[in-house]
Order: sequence, then C-alpha cells, then structure tokens
Amino acid sequence: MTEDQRLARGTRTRQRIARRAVDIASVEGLTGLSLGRLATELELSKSGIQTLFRTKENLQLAAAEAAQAEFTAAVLLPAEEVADGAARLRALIEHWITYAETPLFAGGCFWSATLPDFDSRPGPVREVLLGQHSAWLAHLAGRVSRAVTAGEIRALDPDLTAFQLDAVLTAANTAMRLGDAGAAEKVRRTVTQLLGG
Amino acid sequence: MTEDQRLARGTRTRQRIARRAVDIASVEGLTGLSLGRLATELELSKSGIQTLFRTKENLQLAAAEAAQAEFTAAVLLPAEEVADGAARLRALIEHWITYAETPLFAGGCFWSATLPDFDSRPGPVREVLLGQHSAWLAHLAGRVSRAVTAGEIRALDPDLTAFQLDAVLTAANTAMRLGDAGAAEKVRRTVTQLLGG
DNA sequence: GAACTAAACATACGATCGGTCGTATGCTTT
DNA sequence: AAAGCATACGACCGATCGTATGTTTAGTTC
Repeated sequence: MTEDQRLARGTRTRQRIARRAVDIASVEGLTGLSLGRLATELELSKSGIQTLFRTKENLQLAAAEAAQAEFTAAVLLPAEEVADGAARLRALIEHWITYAETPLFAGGCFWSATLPDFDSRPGPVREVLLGQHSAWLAHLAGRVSRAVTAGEIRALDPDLTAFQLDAVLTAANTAMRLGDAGAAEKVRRTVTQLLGG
Repeated sequence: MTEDQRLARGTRTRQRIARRAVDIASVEGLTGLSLGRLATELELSKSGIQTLFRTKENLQLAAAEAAQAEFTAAVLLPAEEVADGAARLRALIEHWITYAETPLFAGGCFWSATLPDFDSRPGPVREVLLGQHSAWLAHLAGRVSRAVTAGEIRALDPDLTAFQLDAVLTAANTAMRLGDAGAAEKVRRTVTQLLGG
C-alpha cells in the first residue's frame, strides 16, 4: 500500500507528454497537434502515447490542463505575492508580459493559439478552453474590482476593463510573434492610460 | 484579340475556389484548408484545383488576396462614404462590427483565424498576412490621425490607438465566436471611452 | 511462485494529405 | 486544317493521420 510505481511512472510520462503537447499546441494549435510528431520528439512510440491517453481528444484536454497549471504558477501566483490592489493588478500584467515575451511556451500564449483554432469547433475541448478563458477574464475583473474599491484607480467597470486588458494582451502576443519588439511597451502605455497614470 | 474564353473561365473558377477557400480558412485556418475538402464542396476534382493553383501555398496566397478584396469592399470602402474625421473613424468601426457579426466569412474575421495559425510559420504566406495586418493598422492609424487633426477627438497617439482598436475588435471577434452576444456593445463602450464620448 | 495489472511496444488498418502524371476536351492562333 | 494552349479530369504515389489489436516487460497482490 506504499506507492504503485507503475502508476507513478505512468503519470510521470503522462505529464512529460502533456508538457510537450502544450509547447506544440502553442505553435500549431490543438488541432495541428499530432501523436506521431509527439512520439518522435519525445522518443516514444506512437502507440505508447496512445495507451496513456487513448484518444487525441483526451490528449488535447490534458494539454489544456497542463497549460493552465503552468500559467497559474508563472503568472497568477507570483502576482498574489504583491500587495492587494492596483499594485497587484499591475504585477499581474507585468508577469503576463514576461509570460508571453520569454516565452513560457514555445509558441507564446497557449490560448492565443488554441482559442482561434477551437472557437468554431464544438466538443469538450472547446468547452474547457472557453471555461479557462472565462476564468481568466473573471480573475482579471476581480483584481480590477479590488483596485477600484481600494480607491487606487478610477471607478472602472471591472468586466469591461478585463475585456480590454485581455484584448490588449492578446494583441501584444500576436504582435510579438510577428516580430514587433515594441508590443510590451504598447501594453504598458495602454494600461497606464486605462487605469490612470 | 477579343477575349480568350479559356483564360476567362480559368479566372472565374479560380475566384470561385479562392472565395470558398476564404470561408474554410476563416474556420479552420489556412493550414487546416485542404484541397480534398475544397474539391468536394465545390464539386470539382482535386486535380482540377491543382491545375489552377499548382501548390497549396499558392492557394493560400490566393485566399489571402480574395479575403482582403472582400474586406476592403465590405468595410473600408463603405466607411469612406462618410464625412472625413471622427465620423468616418466611427463608421469604419461599425462596419467592422457588422463584418464580424453578420458574418461576411463563415468563421468570422479572416485574420483572427489565420494570423495565429501562421504567426510562427515562416514563408511567403506569413509575409503576406503580416503585410495585410500592418496595412490595416496603418489604415486605422490614418483615420485616427485625421480625426485628431480635425480637432474632433483628443490628441491621441495614432499608432497606439490603432493598436488598441485592433486589439478590442479582434477580442470581440473571438468573444462572438465563443457565444458572447455582448461583444459588440463592449467594443462600442471601449471606443467611446477611448475617443472621448 | 501464480495471477493480475499497467506501461510501452510493434504492427496493421482505413482515411486523408499534397503532389505528379497522362489524357481528354475545347478555345485560339497560325 | 493543323498546331498549340488552358482547363479539367481520373488514377496513382509516398507520407501521415488517428485508431484498434495483440504482445512484451515490469511491478503489485495474493
């Protein structure tokens, strides 16, 4: 009853596969993701991946889950270290910029690549991606709301402001991918203009 | 020397194919576009399409060109009918909203679907899409600039404002695709907030 | 040690991918 | 009438796609 090392090995390689799937999907999209390429890059057999995920759809769902976990650890949680209010909101945006700029995933923002891919494709993957996107917008709106009630920024509509912030961040990610080095600065100028210098 | 009806027929079906390719690409992306599906939908032979475009890449380039032509006719030109200045800028945005909402293409905005698909994929298709995107931003910036010099809106930075407007429009297109009916209203509120009621 | 289980593999399948080749048909030029 | 060109087609190519099936290996449980 200590620990089944077979299952442990399974979840370990499962995570390794999901992590690489996120990198590929951030470039090619979740539809462009393929078992064959994944197997080649990880030096596994295609059928080996198949035993761990059964279907491509399960693999896509696992990739979405892994992406969110990494995003939370790299962007959301570090911002929570900063004092609540406008400072935390600004820290959140700064961490997002480095998330897209570094980048954490090979193709930049995971959702900027996968949402356009799946927004017209019905099924559970679309539903999960939509849920993650909504959660991100709600998180943003919550941080805006806190900054407003603290009286540190203007009395903005949290939902509308979250929509605007997400829009600018997503556009910046695309601009970075297209080679625009000044994208981060445009985001910063927009944020100060939006929240009030 | 009147008119070569062979070439005429060629360009005619060529345009028919390109138009359908735009619709497919607006949903699946230019990578997800396939000759087989195109042939089935148009009731043509796969090799018939290939004789007209030779390679898939040429087809993708033709689709990009066709998309821009339709976009210009549906969004850019109608806005030019309106008086120069802030009114023309607002008309441009309204025409863009109906372009995404109607929608003109089966999957909504063509570039919202194809830019994330090709932003990390080197080659002439990426270059063309990038050029079209830059031209759109420049067009937006020009209309902002005209409104500013006319003294009808605040003294905004045209390039930065164009970036912000494009960001919000693109985000609205995604939101519409995900079922958010209030996306258009968010755009309008953002525009009034941005340009000054 | 025997029975069982999970991970990983090899093999094979039907479908589809983009692309090539040869050919038939109709229009244009000579 | 003859020669040439453009469209359009069917047949086929090698490659890759996702999936299904059976087998081997290693770890667990009895």
